[in-house]
This record gives sequence, structure tokens and C-alpha cells, in this order.
Amino acid sequence: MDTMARTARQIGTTIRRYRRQKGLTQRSLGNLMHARQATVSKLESGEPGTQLGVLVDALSALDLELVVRPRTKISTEQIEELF
Amino acid sequence: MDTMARTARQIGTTIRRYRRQKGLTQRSLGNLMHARQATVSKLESGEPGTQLGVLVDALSALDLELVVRPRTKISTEQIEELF
DNA sequence: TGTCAATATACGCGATCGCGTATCAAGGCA
DNA sequence: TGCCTTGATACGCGATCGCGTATATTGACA
Repeated sequence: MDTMARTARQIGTTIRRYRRQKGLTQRSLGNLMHARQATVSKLESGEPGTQLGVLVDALSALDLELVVRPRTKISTEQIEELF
Repeated sequence: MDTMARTARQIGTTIRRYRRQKGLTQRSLGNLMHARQATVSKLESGEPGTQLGVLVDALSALDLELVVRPRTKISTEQIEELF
């Protein structure tokens, strides 16, 4: 249920998963968070230039939250398998 | 140990806590993640315009990771008490 | 109180953001 | 095959990023 993420791409992919799980399109999520569909697209694709505010707004609109924690010992390769 | 964050400010505060815990200054963390001390300062202060890449680099430098999960039922006020 | 390290803030710059608007490619389904 | 929805991408715009550099301001400790 919870999803670990260490890169912008992984964060984006996670957002996308939760969005689809809620039956939302990029456009409808964009409406909820007052952003354009193109902005949601960039966030989900993991553009590192995406602003933190966009991520926070998306999390809020999807009723998600972040947890920051020390890295677990799972390897980077194993993480990629999760995505 | 783990820290929940729902706003840019909370994310920044969390980063700051982990940085200090490791005995790093903004400048030394900036060196680790190839960013300026001023950029670290903005990240920690919770500027929503901060780029996702900066956050990711900081997490990496501090050996931290994110978890994305559905929001717990704790109220916003209770969350603020944690910060 | 004074000094020094740490952090916040500023200037000019090139790059890139999100915006509004719009188009285009790819899929799903009739 | 041909729609129609979805998501990726583009243009011009104003705003803001992080950069290098530099200077306040703050804070801790002698």
C-alpha cells in the first residue's frame, strides 16, 4: 500500500498509481489541485524541475502524505523492480 | 524516527532536522548535493517553488527516502504539534 | 560583550517553471 | 475502420528557479 520513492521518477510514478487508483484523469486531478493537465503530466513523468508546491498540491488532492525516513538497506536494483 | 510531512514547510523542517542530526551545515550539505548554501536554506524554509530535484538530492545526500501513503486520520492541528 | 560560524537574503544571469491555449499521438471501443 | 478520451508536447508570457558572488543577520560560546 505504502510506496517508497528515492528519485523524482519514482515519486511521479507513485503519484500516477494513486491517481489512477482513484479513477482520476490528469485533467481532473489538475482541476482538483488548480494546475494544468500538462503540469500533472510533468510531475508524473518525474521532471526534476517540477516545483515542490506541485507535488504537495497533488498529494493533498489525492489525500496522500509523505514520510521521510532513513534509507532501508534494499538495493537500488530491488527498488526499481517495485516500479 | 520517521517523520510525516504534508506541506513544503514540513518537508523542509524535516530535512533540517536530519541534517543537524548528522552534524552537517547547510554549506556542507550543499557541497554533498552540489547545491549552494542558499538553495539548501530555501529548501529547509519550505519554499514551494523549490525544485523536486533539490529535494531528491538532499534526501540522497542525507541517506533518506520517502514513503507515499494514504493520509492517516490525525488532524492538521495535531500534525503541527509535531513540528 | 565581542567574535566567529551558520544561516538568510540580495544582485544579475541564463534557464525553466506553470500558465493559457492548443495540437498531436496513442488507446479503447463501437 | 473511425470516433473519442487520455496524455504528451508546443508557443509565448511573466515569474521564479539555481547559479556565482556577496553581504546582512542571527546564534552560540568565550
